Amino acid sequence: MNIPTNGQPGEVVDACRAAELTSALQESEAVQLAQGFAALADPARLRLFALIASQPGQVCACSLVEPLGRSQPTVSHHLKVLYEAGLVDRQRRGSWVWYWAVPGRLKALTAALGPPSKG
Amino acid sequence: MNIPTNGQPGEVVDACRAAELTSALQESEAVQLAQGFAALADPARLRLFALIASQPGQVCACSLVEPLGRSQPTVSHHLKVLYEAGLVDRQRRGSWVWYWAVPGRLKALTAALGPPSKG
DNA sequence: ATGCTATATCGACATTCGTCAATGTGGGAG
DNA sequence: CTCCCACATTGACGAATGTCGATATAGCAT
Repeated sequence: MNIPTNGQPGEVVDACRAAELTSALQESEAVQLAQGFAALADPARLRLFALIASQPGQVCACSLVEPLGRSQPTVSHHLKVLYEAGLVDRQRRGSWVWYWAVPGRLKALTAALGPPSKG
Repeated sequence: MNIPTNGQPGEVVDACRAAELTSALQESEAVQLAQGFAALADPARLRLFALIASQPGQVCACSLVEPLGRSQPTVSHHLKVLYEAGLVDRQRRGSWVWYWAVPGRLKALTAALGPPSKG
């Protein structure tokens, strides 16, 4: 490769002559962030999170199995992933476990990728 | 399972007696959304996207291989994933391909998960 | 045409992931 | 204690994923 310039939208660049880019994200930081996004990278977990976040209060885990259309162990597994990603919190009351969305956690993920104007 | 109520934060609920939840996200919609998040669920792609989004203009693909520390085919593969997820766009000029972040696409992903207040 | 360069695709590999049935755990009721 | 229920864990399976080397494609220059 040659040395590229930053190709501004109107700038016609026939060759590649810019300076090297310094990565905006360290690998270690990227690994942690990616785990957060990975928690939302599955349809079952997305619907699970949407179910929990759409409720004003807390949601009993027992009420999540049927609307998801997956087995109880699968739902339990996905809830654990969401919990360990910090996207939801939970509390045991008696035999039941209640879940709720952690406020601001979703926005924090995208905020780490730069200013909101940047797609 | 019994019929649970919505457990409000202060509400003491010993039993589970709420009505069934209707899923806020359809499975088909969740699949498409999950693909978007999956594009950001890998450290290499996250750093790739951050590199592209942090630049004011466009970025030549050739300048992304070295800071990422992966082989050229691997970088090409990840760029394709980001492109197909709609997170970046690209344009070929001569031998080089220039990339830039699609404005608003990242915010659109989280916006589909409910009001911004919902974490 | 040939040669060089930037990027994309292919093939193969180890690893991770989503899912389920079966089983384990732990709390409440009797 | 025993029984039942909600939830978690285990083990296994097929499927998807990230990575690379090798190869193919496409554009420019000569």
